[in-house]
Amino acid sequence: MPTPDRTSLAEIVDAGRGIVELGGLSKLTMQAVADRVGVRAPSLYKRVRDRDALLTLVAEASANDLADRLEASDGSLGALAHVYRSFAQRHPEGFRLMFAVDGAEAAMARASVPLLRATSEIVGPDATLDAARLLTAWATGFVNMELSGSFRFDGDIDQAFEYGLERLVAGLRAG
Amino acid sequence: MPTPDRTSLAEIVDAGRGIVELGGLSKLTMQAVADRVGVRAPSLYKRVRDRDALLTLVAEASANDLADRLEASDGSLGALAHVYRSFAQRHPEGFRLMFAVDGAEAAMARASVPLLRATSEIVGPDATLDAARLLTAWATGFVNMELSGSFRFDGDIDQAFEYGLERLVAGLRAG
DNA sequence: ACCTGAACACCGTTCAAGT
DNA sequence: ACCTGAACACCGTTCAAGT
Repeated sequence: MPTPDRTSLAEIVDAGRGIVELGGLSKLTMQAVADRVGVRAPSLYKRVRDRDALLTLVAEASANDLADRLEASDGSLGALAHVYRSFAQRHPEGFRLMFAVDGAEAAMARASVPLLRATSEIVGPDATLDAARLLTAWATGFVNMELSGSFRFDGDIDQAFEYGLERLVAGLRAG
Repeated sequence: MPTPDRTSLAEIVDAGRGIVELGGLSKLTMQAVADRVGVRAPSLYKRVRDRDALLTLVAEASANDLADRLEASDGSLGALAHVYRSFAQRHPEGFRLMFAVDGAEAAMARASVPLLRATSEIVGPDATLDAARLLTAWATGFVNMELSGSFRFDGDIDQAFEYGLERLVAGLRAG
């Protein structure tokens, strides 16, 4: 006798995203997810292999979300950088998870397409990959340090971001 | 009747560093540390408040280690960047922990002194902080992406690092 | 076919009792 | 003064038994 489904994979991943954004990775327990979707913890294993697989799914959902917003921008380097940073500020835990977890590479690759397009216009085809790595590394490092409070409180962080973006573009054009 | 000490805080922190470097953060359990220093897990709480405090101590030890090596370099921007990257490659888990943990700020500040000195020579006093943040963000982001395998395998990663360093210096000088 | 309670291994942490 | 066994709460995961 079949039982009607009491939840779904999408609902579970959504619950995971909500919990992690609310309380950080350590609050993302199978029990917490089960509570939120109205089921007992063992039932989750019907849809998800284990907690690690759930983390990967949450990271992938974040990466796809980010990719959508980057694609919806005007595609300029400045726009991409600002969308990237504001996504990280709005979804700090999902953003962190994208880099902390293995298996989200495909979704991350999607997010880098608009960047490759923008950099190739500035530096030409030969340096596109190196330039994109320079920009991603900077933006990712900057935002991660901002999120983790590494910047302390002295100085204007918005201004530091604009300064970095400006000097980077200058450096790329000088090449 | 006093009992002779069977371990010490330094030994515990060292054990923590060894374990985390060997098997990642998830293997750094109180039990594993206790086993390594030859004591039962509850005894660790005589020297360390809890696991989080131990993580902070491990992160601080890493940051001080890094600061020592940066200070021992010739102080040029290129030397600092290469020392930074090679430290991360040799102690990937300790490096990650420095940014993942709260409370290691003082030790991290020590590590940034040589960088501030080098950048102020290039961009002058007004832009020193912004420029140092640009460089740290880039180097940290680059190395983290390298460690987490975000760069995939296409392209030459060493060359991408040199390219980034060169373009950054060009951008700073153009200011 | 999905859901559950019960169970197991493991972990962080506390504490009374030992020396 | 440090160390320990015992205990507790919590977590991930498995599985036989329910519907």
